[in-house]
Amino acid sequence: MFFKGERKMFDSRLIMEQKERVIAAMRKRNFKDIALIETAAGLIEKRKRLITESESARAQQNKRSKDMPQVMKSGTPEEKKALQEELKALAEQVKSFQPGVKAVEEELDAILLSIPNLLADDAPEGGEDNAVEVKTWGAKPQFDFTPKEHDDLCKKTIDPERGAKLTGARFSVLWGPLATLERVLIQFMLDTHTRHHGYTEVWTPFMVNRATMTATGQLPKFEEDLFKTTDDLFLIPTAEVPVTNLHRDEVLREEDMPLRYCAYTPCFRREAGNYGKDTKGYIRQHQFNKVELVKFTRPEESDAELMKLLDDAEDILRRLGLHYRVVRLAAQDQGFSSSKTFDIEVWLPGQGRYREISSCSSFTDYQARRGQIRFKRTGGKATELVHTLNGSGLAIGRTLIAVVENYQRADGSIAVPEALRPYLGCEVINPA
RNA sequence: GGAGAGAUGUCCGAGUGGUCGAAGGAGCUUGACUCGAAAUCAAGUGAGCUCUGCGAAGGGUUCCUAGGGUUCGAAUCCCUAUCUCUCCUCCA
Repeated sequence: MFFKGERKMFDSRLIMEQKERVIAAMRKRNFKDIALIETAAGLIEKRKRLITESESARAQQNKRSKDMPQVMKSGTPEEKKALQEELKALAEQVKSFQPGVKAVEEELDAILLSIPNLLADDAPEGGEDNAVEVKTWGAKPQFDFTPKEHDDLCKKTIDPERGAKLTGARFSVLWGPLATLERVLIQFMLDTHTRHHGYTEVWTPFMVNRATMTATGQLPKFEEDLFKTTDDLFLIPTAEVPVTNLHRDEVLREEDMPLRYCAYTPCFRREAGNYGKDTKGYIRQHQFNKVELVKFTRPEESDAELMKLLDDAEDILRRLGLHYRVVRLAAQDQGFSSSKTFDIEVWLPGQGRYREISSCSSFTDYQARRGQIRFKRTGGKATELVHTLNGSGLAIGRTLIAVVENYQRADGSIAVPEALRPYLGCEVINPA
């Protein structure tokens, strides 16, 4: 009763059996608290010792308790009293282990929750500047004039001043054709993923509780990045959070896997630590829209499914005719829960550089362990942790920027990409 | 917001102080029957931790929403929280 078996966090077995590998991976990631691994190892040993002791005391208590009904029925008063006193002493002994076990487990759990996922062995070394280009698609569009940045092109239709009036910095209002473009991009992406890539559309809450945020890894470490309500609920920073948690504490059936979901949600991020970055334009907002792809797979297929997920996200850009490249993130640039991440970067001619428009990751069993998302093989007995994957498919605001900058014309109007014409009902929009 | 009822295994659903990890059913697995399938019959089938063992396996322990409490002993009694349902109220 005073210890639960489930360790819903970093795999303690991995620490015990492959400590050097874990430490090496954490170094590569530039994880600051390497010492925590050793501390955790010590606590795991201590916990085992305490559990062994307390369980043998409990076993003794249980054994003697079995005599109780018989003695109560036909024993002498002396026998009853003697047994009761003996059992009382045993009960006290069992209880005496409680505080120790609880303290060790709380300390251990806090540590295990704060250790990031193990990196894939082939993660490139280094940080932000060491991403490895994997592929490119298309070519940079050529202009016979100097292409402008999106905020310059859309002075009347992207309105950060009114966003600031209504809410604050990093909020924007969209007007007219750009509001429509934002809306139809959502629909275009969802339609493409559900009709052509085999995803099931889901619609989720945009606020979630602590347990949900903890399973996907946002909590406990990154609370300062989240918007929080007075009811201890959090605004989601990505649809990954509610969609991955759909199957928290569930046992899935192998024949249903892999599960592929896509969802549109707004995303809310405080952008703590990004104060100077991208202060102008529509690139970095506290609230933005995103269509997200999420998969639940068997462990052996997660790598292949990640490549397919990445390709499904890329397909949106191909259909829109937008030049992009794919990079594999280096170790120190990867998210807390991620084992392997590819970013898709779209070309922005106004800025003259590639910008992240999608991030596709495998979380291996890390989120599955934290959220106890498991599956049972057909005909098998044991349950196993699933692998979770997700990726943006795509970020809507940045797609809007990419469309505007790539399809701009000398007069400031925007040619509508072929794929969006049925949605917009026109071939040109005028954002000025 | 007011009043009441409930939360049990993959699912449904019994179970009001000890012999309950938990009846029964569904599902699933295996076998029988069948040319095959369906139907039928039989057997099996929860999870975590931990110890012993090369392993096969076996032992111990915990888990009946969560957290506290009563008791020698809790699925069962008490308190709190969360969620679900019914009625009333309110409301897009």
